[in-house]
Amino acid sequence: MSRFEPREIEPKWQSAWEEAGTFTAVRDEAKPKYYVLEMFPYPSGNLHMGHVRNYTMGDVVARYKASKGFSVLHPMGWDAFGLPAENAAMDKNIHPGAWTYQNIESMKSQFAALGLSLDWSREFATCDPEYYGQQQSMFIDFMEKGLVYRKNAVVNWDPVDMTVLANEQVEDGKGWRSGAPVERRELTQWFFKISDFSEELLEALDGLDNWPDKVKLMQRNWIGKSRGLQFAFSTIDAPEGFDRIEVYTTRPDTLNGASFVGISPDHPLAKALEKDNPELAAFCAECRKMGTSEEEMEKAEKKGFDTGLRVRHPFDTAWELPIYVANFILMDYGTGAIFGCPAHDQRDFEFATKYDLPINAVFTETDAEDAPLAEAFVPAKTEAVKFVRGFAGEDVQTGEQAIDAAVDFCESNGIGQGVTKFRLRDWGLSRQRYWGCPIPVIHCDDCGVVAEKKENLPVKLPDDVNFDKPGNPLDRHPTWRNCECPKCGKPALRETDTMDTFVDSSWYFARFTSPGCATPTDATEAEYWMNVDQYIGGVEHAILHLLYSRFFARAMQICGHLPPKAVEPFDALFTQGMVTHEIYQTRDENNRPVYHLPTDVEDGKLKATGEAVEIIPSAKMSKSKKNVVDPVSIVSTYGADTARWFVLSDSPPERDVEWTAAGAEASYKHLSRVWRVANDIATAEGEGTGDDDLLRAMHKAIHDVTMGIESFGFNTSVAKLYGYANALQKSKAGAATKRQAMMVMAQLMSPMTPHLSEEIWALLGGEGLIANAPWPIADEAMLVEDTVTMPIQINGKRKSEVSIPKDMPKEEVEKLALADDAVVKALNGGAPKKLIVVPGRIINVVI
RNA sequence: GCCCGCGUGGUGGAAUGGUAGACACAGGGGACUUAAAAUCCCUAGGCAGGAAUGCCGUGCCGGUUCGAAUCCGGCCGCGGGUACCA
Repeated sequence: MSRFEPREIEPKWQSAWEEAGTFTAVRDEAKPKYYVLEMFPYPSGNLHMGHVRNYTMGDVVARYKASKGFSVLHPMGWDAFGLPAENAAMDKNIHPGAWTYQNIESMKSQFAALGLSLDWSREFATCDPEYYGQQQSMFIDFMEKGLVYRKNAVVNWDPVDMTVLANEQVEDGKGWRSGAPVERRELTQWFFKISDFSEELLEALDGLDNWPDKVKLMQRNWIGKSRGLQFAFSTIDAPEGFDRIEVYTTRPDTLNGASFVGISPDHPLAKALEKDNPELAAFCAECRKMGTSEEEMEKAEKKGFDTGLRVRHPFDTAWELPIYVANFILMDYGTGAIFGCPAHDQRDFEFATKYDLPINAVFTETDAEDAPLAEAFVPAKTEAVKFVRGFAGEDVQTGEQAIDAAVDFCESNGIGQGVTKFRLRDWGLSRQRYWGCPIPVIHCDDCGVVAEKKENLPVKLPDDVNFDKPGNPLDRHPTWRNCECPKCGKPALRETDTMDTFVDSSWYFARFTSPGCATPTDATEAEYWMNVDQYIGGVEHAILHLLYSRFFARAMQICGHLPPKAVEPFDALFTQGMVTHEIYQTRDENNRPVYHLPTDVEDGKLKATGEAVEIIPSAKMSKSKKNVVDPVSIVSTYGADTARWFVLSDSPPERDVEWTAAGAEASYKHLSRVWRVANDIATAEGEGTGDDDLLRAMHKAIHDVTMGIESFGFNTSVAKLYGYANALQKSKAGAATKRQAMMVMAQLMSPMTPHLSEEIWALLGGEGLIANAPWPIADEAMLVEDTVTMPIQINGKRKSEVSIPKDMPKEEVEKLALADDAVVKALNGGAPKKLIVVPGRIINVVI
């Protein structure tokens, strides 16, 4: 008998599929289509276990759906723009494009070895001018439809490297390379008007029945629709033009608990006051040293500066409140000014305690007295509370009722207006970097900002750039900026900002439907292939990537690039868990962290130098932390089928998995065993016993494995296949039955271990490729059990069991249960308090 | 900080209101073998016990229910996101 040799059989079947064009997607109007897509990878150069897991899952779905008679589209491409290529350019003196395309080539060969059912004829990289040219064309369409605009926004500025930093490049408020304290700098930037779609993006979530609830919830919270009151405090002796301060609050019912007004350091009033107040100016400067990330802002110690100015409370002109400039108030949200109610907001509470401001409860628990608070009292808005400083509505009411009553009161008394606001901000897409899609606009002294002519697209990146100093090479390129104004023909300058890489990944799924098309999409192809029936990717993309893609689908539809049905481009979403791994870290001479690949570490020490590494517990595998594992070695040792089987077994797909080398061996052993059993069966002859049992096991396996795949429970499908393999191996059934059972096993395994399955299929005389064979169907009649074992509980604890015919009437089951030895003993002659019989499941005797 | 998840034997996990630990890994014992590898068989949550069996047990505390890993409330720990990592 031949050995199980993945190295021989895997390339053989990969060639067979390629020659037959098995995975080339064909638009066939006679067949139902199925578009399965995994989030495309960043071409780091190395496939890691997260990729293997992600793409194997998609492959299982793609192969399964093909065998169910669908015309399957399963494409692959590269999310190829981004920071790492520029970092490589600086570190290794290699052009970002060369680095990226080299990585694509090497990753593609690693992909090939996995035997994925991908249609490579549709491959593209987002850094291909053919792709980003179409993106530029759409940007111009978006401009025409008013979906793009410019405004000022702050960035992290490294004053030493003279460059803009990503949030990731800021460590402890310092630039990662220069170590210089980062400053906030305001630049004119490009924005997409995603906020025009806030309401729609929110409401449409309700229709996404096949998205995980957690993702929809995260998006809902991110969009952050709130109803509140906008009103103005009148100021006392404020500089000219600041007679009033507009504030927005979601808790107008707590107005009588107000003890201060807070404004952002970027608020116009703060800017006006700091001119004549050096101390305030110093405070604002301090605030502006903070990075731009929300996380950093919120985690920082809450600080304020008393401007000395006062406002009058809208209900009582004698009641004055101080105005503080506070570091935790965002200019981007609401009006950049708030009133603080320390009794019912923990952040305000801490602020008031620190600056010795009054803390007056507006409401208490319904049965509590109005006593001093040790912390803010923040009940759910749906909970009824007793108002002790209320001004509208009942004394006892819920927060929701009180807010509505407060808004009504303020509106009818001319104090303010009820307004709806969204937390979602417009999408800033400008990046001051080289390796991205150039924004196709031109700055003309006479005509202003003008879109490039479409016939001049793509606006290609220049190749002759260098990275010997930080900053944007496009900015300092000697000639690239020079061009003619598309409107008046005079000399003008190109925009040097490039686009956020999220733009690239917001429409690639649409491009896959017609990747060579001279327009962004082809209407016929998009109509046939859209939407993505199953999208699979990491939960880390739950908000930004998916929200941006939903926006893009709408914008593309407005511009005629997608059919109306594609406004929600992903019918079903599955978020796989991450593959995690320990991080190995040392420190450089400046005490900054240096990360090391697992392959460079042995027994907690660097192989090269013996230096001890600090081990940081499991975290998401990331290129920057270098805690990645190379699956190529597993594939070359055990074969792709083993790697695929391994990543599908054990861990539920949605859960994180810690990568471990143990288990690959076990997967290999199992596949070898299946191979051996198949070979035994291939040469077996004659009759046997227990054919019916084996057939029942077969139909059960068909049913269970199919259910597992349908419900994304691949690990349970694998477990059922282990059980079925055990049953088949032990079976004494006749040769014909065993052959049939083994061929079904090969089919059930084929989405997971396609090479081995083809080999067994061919060995046992299967017709054609197993990849083209129709999925087996379970015979329902073979799934029914005649008798069932019912556990008997006494007071909810299992004490006994009884075997009964499946359809025994409830009364007889009750009789049998009461006659059970354990029950008789426990009852001790008495009668049960209650007797619960759940047919087919359980009997519970309550004593 | 805020939003969203997750937590079950030595390990990965199964069970999503009904027999907790399926299926595997590592472990222990045995068969085959001159021996080893490979393979096959048995065993296996913890504690007590010779066994029958009993008690405990799904991060912690409390609640709902005839019955809770599962539902609810409060904590603890870990992870993801936090708008320029992708």
